Amino acid sequence: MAKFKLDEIDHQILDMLIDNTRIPFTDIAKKLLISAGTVHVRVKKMEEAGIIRGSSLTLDYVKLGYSFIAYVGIFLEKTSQTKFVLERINEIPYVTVAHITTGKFNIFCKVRAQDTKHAKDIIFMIDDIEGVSRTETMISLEESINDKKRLMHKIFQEL
Amino acid sequence: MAKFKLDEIDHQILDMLIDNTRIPFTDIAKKLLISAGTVHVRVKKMEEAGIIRGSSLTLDYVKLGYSFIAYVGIFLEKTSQTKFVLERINEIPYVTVAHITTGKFNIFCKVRAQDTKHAKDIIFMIDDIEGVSRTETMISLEESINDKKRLMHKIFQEL
DNA sequence: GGTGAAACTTCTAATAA
DNA sequence: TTATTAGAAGTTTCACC
Repeated sequence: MAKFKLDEIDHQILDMLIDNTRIPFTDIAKKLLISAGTVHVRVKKMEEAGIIRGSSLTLDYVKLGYSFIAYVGIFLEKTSQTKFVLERINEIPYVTVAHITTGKFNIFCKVRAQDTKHAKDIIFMIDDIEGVSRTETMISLEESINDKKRLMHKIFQEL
Repeated sequence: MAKFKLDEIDHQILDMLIDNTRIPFTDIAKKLLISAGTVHVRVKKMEEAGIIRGSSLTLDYVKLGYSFIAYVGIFLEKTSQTKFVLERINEIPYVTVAHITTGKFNIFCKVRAQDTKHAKDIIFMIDDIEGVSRTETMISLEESINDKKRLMHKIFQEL
């Protein structure tokens, strides 16, 4: 996969859009002393290149009733079942990310639930998937999301 | 924290914005057979209520050069150091999420790096934080992000 | 709560530099 | 590559349901 070359202007456009995707292109243009048309063209290019995959809302899941987060490590009976189990896991909506991992677990996933009872139901759901031998759960007492997304695309260039 | 009550219209507005934050309110209005003004007012209310915390771009980190993901479990010398260590960890931009957890580890975090060498540097950085006794790393061979965000705010109401 | 229309702002594509 | 421009489109407010 070829790395896409972004110049300083692209980075600054990304920075502003990462903070707020609905910021008017004219505002971006003003700050960067370029025209709104230029912003438009550059964003379009980054979209076409696949750098920008889309945009989404950041919702407050706690306010929506999901205050429980756990990570679940999954042991499989056979490694060959990985793909099958991963597919079943991805069907559970409360599983927000799943990884095939090296080391202790075969699969590792993040679960977002409403409360402990709800979490228990989800974990039992995972346990019940054919091929899963057992699971190990880690409960999050506090989550702190790193707001350095803005740096990620920048620092890379510097290294 | 009081749960905010969303009605069916709110849910549908969220659904569309989750897929694409830049979709015109007039488009949303047309689909839901309401006026654009109503969409505007409802979105504003959800923003004020904190349900919508913001919006952000979904970037392709692999295309930006970050193809390495690992989870790092951290053991502390003393639990009382948790807050201090968490703060140091959150200063590392490549750490995208950090959790205080129950069970095996004291802190658990996700690291996004460019390659194994870069990941090693980051893990050493974590190891070097005062109070960290040792770490355990799990390397992700494949990440599958669950695209059920759209369901999360809905299913809750149904339960 | 919602609407519809007016006033205002922004977008976008084409053209020109 | 960037700037300008103008018509199209979107947003936001407000008087009125």
